[in-house]
Amino acid sequence: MARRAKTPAAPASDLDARKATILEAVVVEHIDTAQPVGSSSVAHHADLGVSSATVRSEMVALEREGYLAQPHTSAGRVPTDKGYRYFVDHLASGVLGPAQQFQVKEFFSHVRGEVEDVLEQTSLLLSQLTSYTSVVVGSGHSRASVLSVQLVNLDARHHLLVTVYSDGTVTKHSVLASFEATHVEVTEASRQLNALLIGTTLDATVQVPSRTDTVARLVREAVSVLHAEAPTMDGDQVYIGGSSHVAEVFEGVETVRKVLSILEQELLVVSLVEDILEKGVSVAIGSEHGYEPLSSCAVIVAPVSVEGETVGAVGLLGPTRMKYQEVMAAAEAVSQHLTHHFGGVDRG
Amino acid sequence: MARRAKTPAAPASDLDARKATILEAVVVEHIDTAQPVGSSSVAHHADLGVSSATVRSEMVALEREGYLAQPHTSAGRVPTDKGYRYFVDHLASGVLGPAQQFQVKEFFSHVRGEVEDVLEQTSLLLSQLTSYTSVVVGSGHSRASVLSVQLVNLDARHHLLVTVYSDGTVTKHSVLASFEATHVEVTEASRQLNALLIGTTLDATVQVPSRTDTVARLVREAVSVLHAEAPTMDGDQVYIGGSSHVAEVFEGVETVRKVLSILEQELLVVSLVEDILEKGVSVAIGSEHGYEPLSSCAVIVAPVSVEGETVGAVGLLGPTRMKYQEVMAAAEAVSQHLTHHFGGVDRG
DNA sequence: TGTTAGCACTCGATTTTACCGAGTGCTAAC
DNA sequence: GTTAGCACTCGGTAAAATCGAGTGCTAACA
Repeated sequence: MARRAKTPAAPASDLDARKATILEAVVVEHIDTAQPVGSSSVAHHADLGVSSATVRSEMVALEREGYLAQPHTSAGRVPTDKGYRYFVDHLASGVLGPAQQFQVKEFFSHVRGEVEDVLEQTSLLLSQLTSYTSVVVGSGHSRASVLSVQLVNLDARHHLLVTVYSDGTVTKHSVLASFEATHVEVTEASRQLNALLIGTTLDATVQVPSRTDTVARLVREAVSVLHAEAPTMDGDQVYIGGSSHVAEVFEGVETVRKVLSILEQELLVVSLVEDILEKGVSVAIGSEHGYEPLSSCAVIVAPVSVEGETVGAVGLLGPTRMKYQEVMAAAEAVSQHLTHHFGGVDRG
Repeated sequence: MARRAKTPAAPASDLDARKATILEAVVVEHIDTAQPVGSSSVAHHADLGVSSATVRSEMVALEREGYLAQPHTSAGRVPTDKGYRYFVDHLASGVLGPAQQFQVKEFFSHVRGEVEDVLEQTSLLLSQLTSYTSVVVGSGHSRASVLSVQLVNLDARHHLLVTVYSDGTVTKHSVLASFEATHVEVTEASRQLNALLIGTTLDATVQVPSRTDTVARLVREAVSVLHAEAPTMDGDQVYIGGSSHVAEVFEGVETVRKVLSILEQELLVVSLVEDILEKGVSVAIGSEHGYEPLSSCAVIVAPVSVEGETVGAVGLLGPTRMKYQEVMAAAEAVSQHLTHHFGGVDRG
């Protein structure tokens, strides 16, 4: 089941025009009303000159093939995950409304400041734009090289190691030494650290001095603290916007709780988004992403890249019956603006 | 109404022993069951040797005085905000269960790392401990002095200003110059900035050089960027833990949405907590805190101080019928451990 | 062969009714 | 001041009745 995402457009999954239209009508109406959709309603709205009886027989076919489901006899049909999948792959195409377009342009012509701030505000923009919960991920400095290191002493034993990377990120690490060091020694250690680390990446090994004087010990201490972080893959930034929308768009306390509790775990959110990106898909529906607690969710992602390399992503999370067209358009637009923003103007 | 918080123990608000006991019984049971509490149940559980009829007449008195309310005739009583207020001021006293005590001790004997990380993890601890949503606030570096400034150039025009403060916080600001600067000039500017700013606080004015050479212009640019932040009172850190609990402990989608949407606005949360602290109260019930959307909430706060000065706070947010005793005990314990942690051991 | 009108049937949702009983307020007796 | 007794209220629950949207099927039709 979860495999399907790998082949978004399965070869044999083509429906004839009428079935497709019917499926589309069902999806659209169900997204709008959250109710099962009946044959007569479809016959009426989708204007294929055909009666409800015909629609009905097509619907049993669609149900047999797994695109639709019936909550119970004598109710209308509801799209399955497969139905939504077909919808987004073949049918959904939307452009951003003019008001939204304006809002996005407005936003990006006015934002400035640190990358972090831009990303955070972008997540707010996205959630406002769509009324769903947004996720903005900025990938960490795993491949960035060190531009500058500085050891600052707070007191004789406590020092702060501040590192600046070529991508403009800054980290700090406290270094607690078992020995005391003078201001001069710390300054010297700082100088040596610079010489040692500038231009390297976190995963590179460096030659630390083996001497036993205070400065050398400080340097060793600092390097080890810094490198201790590398394996944790830390540095990814996550910004979640509009989590209150979760309470609106999902029904059932338990679902809301589950989703919120996922959103709390930032690492998990990052890997969710990265997983989806990796699969080369822009939408993960229901169980496709493999996170069971999110089985009633759809996640839409769009990468943000600079110079061909993916440096982040924007995502939107909603119920499987979300407004795919609007939301995909919004994600697309924002990711492009972001790409442009970081590629062209500021480096913050 | 909202004024009452200023005088937690109003002079005339003393109830005789029996009324107090009855009120307590009602509060305790209602917190436990979320149901209106009837006279017979009180008569049974609170063992004042008295019949339900007597309790009943006392309850009408308590209702007349505003401590209890009746959802409708022929239902039991429910505490009002005033009732809860009396409860927390006069009756609630709780100690942490041994298991929780152990968990807290365990936690603080193992945490290490940057202040930010400790605070974030503390918020998780608190929410686990109590099953409510926690808020941990670390006050910003408004009064901290500058320990070190460094200007790092990303390219000819983009520079990064990294500032380290005496409280161990680090900020970065991007400086986008309208002119190009060489590496040497940036280094020199960095040196001059250090000379200029070390030891000052953000609100102090400094003598910037009025020369028009590149270095001086860089220095001026950097100083202005840095000081531009001061008025925004930025730098407060907020960590919110267990927001998924909101979906459990509040009833009604609308309430959940409101609360979540408040929690999204970090600035608002900070001022909420600070307001409450300022009033010298540790619990704000219902409308006491003056934030209308949180009128069905109670907020418990406990300050964290180092050397007599308040440097932060921990808070817990739940429904007015929350488990005050446990939660107050937890907040108390954690805030003390935090105080001790920052006062004694590490400076991060 | 595909389409359609007609029709009996299903079954969840809604409304109605009846009823129960927890809890109250009141009163009279202790 | 306390209590037993009692009539009364009224929300909650359950059973019954009803409704109607929607189905599946069939037979006629183009």
